[in-house]
Amino acid sequence: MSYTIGEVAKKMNLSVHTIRYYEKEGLIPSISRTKSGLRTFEDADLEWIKLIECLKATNMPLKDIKTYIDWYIEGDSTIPKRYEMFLKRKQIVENQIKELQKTLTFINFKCNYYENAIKNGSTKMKEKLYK
Amino acid sequence: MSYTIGEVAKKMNLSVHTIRYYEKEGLIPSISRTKSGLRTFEDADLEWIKLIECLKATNMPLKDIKTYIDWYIEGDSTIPKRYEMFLKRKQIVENQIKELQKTLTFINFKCNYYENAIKNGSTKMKEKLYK
DNA sequence: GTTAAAGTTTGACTCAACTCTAGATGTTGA
DNA sequence: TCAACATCTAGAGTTGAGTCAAACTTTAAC
Repeated sequence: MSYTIGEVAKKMNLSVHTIRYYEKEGLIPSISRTKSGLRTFEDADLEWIKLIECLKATNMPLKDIKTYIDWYIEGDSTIPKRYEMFLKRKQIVENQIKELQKTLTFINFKCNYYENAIKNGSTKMKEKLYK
Repeated sequence: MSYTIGEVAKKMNLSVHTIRYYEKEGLIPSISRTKSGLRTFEDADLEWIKLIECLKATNMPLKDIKTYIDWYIEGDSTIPKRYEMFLKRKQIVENQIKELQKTLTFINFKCNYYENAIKNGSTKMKEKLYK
């Protein structure tokens, strides 16, 4: 099964521009082409795109994703590096979750204040609470 | 207690440039100045900076943070809007946490594969697993 | 066979969020 | 007092991640 760039864009919810950009930046290795030059995406290419999206979701910059992909291309000798990278990412994501949970507490706090403000009438509360 | 911009930068782990930039963009309302024009930060200003950092941590763009601050300045009539905003943020953060948890599962999966790859010797496993 | 839709490339442009520079002025400790 | 350092403004430069335009080619449907 193979797809055109437009189909992939729809499937992955990206623009065709973005997909070309990712290829140009070396984030999707070896997309094959028809004789006439059109890109043909295989499921393996979609897997790469999913990986990019996944790492991007952890706020990993594209150049670091690129580094990882270069390691992959380099072959088995980079397996330890790649493993290290995922371990580090794991740490980072765990921290991000912790941070977001702290932020959520803060936001809930604000929500409660505003709820009270609205219920009790705004002027009854100290200004600073509304910040 | 009041602080210079340099002290605030250290305290908040931001550059002085960034703090001036935030002020210029209207993210920190009414920082007072000495006669000679130097900024003097009060604890209330630090609270604003903390709020900015907090909202930024949720991937909120600065221009949306600005909108919120404008509402604050506008006064009590914007309290419902501000409340709505926090409710929306709450939703967003909850989703972000969910997404990150999915990502974490994926990363753990990768970690396991690489662990096995290293343990068993790389050539014994199918290439696709190392992606 | 024509034509509209979708594909190609190169290179310029955009946008957010800083980040730095230059040249001037202000502050502080020996 | 004066050297060293911090701060000021205005404006330019950078980075990351796209996004678009122009001019052209390929493909699919009729």
